[in-house]
Amino acid sequence: MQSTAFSPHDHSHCISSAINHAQSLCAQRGVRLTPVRQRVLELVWRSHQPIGAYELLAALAKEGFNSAPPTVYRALEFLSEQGLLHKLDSINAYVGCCNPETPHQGHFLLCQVCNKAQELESQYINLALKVSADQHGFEIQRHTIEIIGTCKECIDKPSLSELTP
Amino acid sequence: MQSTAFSPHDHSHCISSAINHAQSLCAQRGVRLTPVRQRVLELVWRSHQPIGAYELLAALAKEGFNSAPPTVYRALEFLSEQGLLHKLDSINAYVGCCNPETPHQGHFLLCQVCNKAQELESQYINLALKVSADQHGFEIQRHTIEIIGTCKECIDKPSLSELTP
DNA sequence: TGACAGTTGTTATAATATAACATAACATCC
DNA sequence: GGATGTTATGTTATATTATAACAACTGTCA
Repeated sequence: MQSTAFSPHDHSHCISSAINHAQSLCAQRGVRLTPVRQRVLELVWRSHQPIGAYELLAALAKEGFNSAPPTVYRALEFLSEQGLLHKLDSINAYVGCCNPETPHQGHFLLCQVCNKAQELESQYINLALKVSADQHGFEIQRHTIEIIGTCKECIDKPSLSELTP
Repeated sequence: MQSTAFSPHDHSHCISSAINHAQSLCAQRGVRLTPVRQRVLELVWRSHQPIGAYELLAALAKEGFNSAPPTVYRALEFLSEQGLLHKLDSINAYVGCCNPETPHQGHFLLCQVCNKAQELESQYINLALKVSADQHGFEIQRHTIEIIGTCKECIDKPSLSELTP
């Protein structure tokens, strides 16, 4: 099975590769990945668990960055416009995008046990959405597709309460 | 083409039928559709435009109902549990459910021009979601599926700015 | 240099949602 | 009918998420 956010992996590699990717993309597009923007992106990538705006704000504050809400919301807006992260509407949290060079709106699996998110890019889902929209003569601009449940790792791993008799 | 929230129709019929439906369902289930709960449901159904919690609160206040946030959030929670309405996470608004007897999570078309919402129940979408989840060994509990764009009526109807030279 | 665009700082506030505890209404059992 | 438990509502306060508005700074390039 392919590697996902849910399965164990060298996550520091995810972070550094995401940042490198972002740097080159921004350079290429002539937009500025300023220190606060880059730091927000790193913080978002620190785990595969989506992170809230005010959590980011607290982390920035600890590091001596300016820490008023507009700072982080502006950074999130920029990163989102550049396709470097996605917002998860069902939980008001943000997660890094693995594939920022091609603008897209992802589909997400959100695990309620480990709180990690895995982005999907399913052509089946896209097609199903398109067929439904077409049936109604509806023109799609964007979408929010979030599947909430339990990931394989958390299903397989007995919970603490099940371990203790 | 079938009738939808987007197309013109006798909406007072939608409202009264939704309320009748809700009354019999609640009776059947032995739960109480109290005055404030019923009024919230009516307000939600007043248009096919999803309505926000604080709009509901303001409407209740005008009518002499208690109007502190918990009042409306409790009613929304009850109605949601009973499958009588759905929350749209992408816009923090609530919309009546046409088919409350069978518990389900809907798929929605949201028009950004007329702000109306149409619930879909597409087996294609459900299947596509299930296939994607299965591929990852992921067990679905619920989902948020919202397609944002422009409805047929708003595409066909030239906008005001296009009408004036 | 100065003019402009873009970015950041700062203060205030809007919008959405819940915690916590008190009171009231209803149900039921004796 | 009164005691009791459960459900629903009232009330106050506060948490959480997000944006408006305007000032100041920074980089760029004519």
